[in-house]
Amino acid sequence: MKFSARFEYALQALLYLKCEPDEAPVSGREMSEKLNLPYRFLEQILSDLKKRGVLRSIRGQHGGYKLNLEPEEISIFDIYEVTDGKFEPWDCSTAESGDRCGQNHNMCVVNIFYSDFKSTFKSLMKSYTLDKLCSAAMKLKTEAVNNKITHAPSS
Amino acid sequence: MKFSARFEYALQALLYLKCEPDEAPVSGREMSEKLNLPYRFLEQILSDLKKRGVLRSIRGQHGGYKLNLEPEEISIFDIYEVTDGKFEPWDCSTAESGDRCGQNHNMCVVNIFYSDFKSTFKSLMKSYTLDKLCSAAMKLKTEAVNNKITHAPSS
DNA sequence: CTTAATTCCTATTGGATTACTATTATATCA
DNA sequence: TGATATAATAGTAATCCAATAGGAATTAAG
Repeated sequence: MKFSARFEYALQALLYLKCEPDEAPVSGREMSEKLNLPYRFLEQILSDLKKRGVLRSIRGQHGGYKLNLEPEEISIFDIYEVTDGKFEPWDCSTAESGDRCGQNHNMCVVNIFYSDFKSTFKSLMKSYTLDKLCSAAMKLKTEAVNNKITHAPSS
Repeated sequence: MKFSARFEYALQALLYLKCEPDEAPVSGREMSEKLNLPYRFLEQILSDLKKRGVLRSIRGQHGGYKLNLEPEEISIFDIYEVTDGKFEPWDCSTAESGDRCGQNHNMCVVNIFYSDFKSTFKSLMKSYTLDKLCSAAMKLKTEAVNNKITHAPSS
């Protein structure tokens, strides 16, 4: 029950693009250095995000990546699906997967809990957009700055 | 982002104990056969549940396991913690784990989402007790039976 | 006292997945 | 043409998970 590194890295990269927007596209190299993430691995993830239409890319010198959707259109759930595939936290959670536990899918007690779990998390993840997260981040930052000023040692 | 087999098996075993209660303790062997779970692996899980006080065990012939708590005292979250340990879906989710992402723990944007995710997860899982799940299971069963009677072919 | 049935303890294997690396190809701009 | 990018794919190393294995301790029944 852990989020994958792929997911975490994707999230960081996208936030980097949104929170520090730039006219020019941002290269994978730059992001890997600024965020301290393994370069080639990050490239794979960025490539996946591109294939799914979250990013668009410009090749060649001065190339890089840009957001392809509005930040309020990109939810954490979308990102999750790109990096980790379908959200199926349970093996026998789909009717097709057979009845290892000997019970019919709809009869399986465990699936009572599971379907609730699944829908709760979907909606939670969908409620977080890149936009919202970035605003929250900005707020954190200014609060930190104000704190520093307020509590600055008067030496 | 998947539940482990340990967790799933534990859930099934506990439901078996609750839903088909018996004066006599139930052996690991019986549960593994009835639920079609690998015997020795299940024993390990049952042993963990015992160590954490969810089950109590009787050794020797005619021994086995019994619930050590009231079914309404056992939540899915408790079971999760026994089988999977602390719920930390994020690597830098604890302040101690350092700042791989270069940000202070409280400043990390990702942790904004994370802490919300974590608390939602906890409260959802705590809201499901063994008791509730078993009632739900019983309800499913009787519904299925009624359905069969109602729709029985009148041959 | 012996035997069978059970929990208990610990070690290890096999397989799958994950995180990451490497290679090569292709595109773009100066 | 050369430097800097992305693109696509193959490979690897490490880790984790599920399951297996062997045997010790315990208990009840015969």
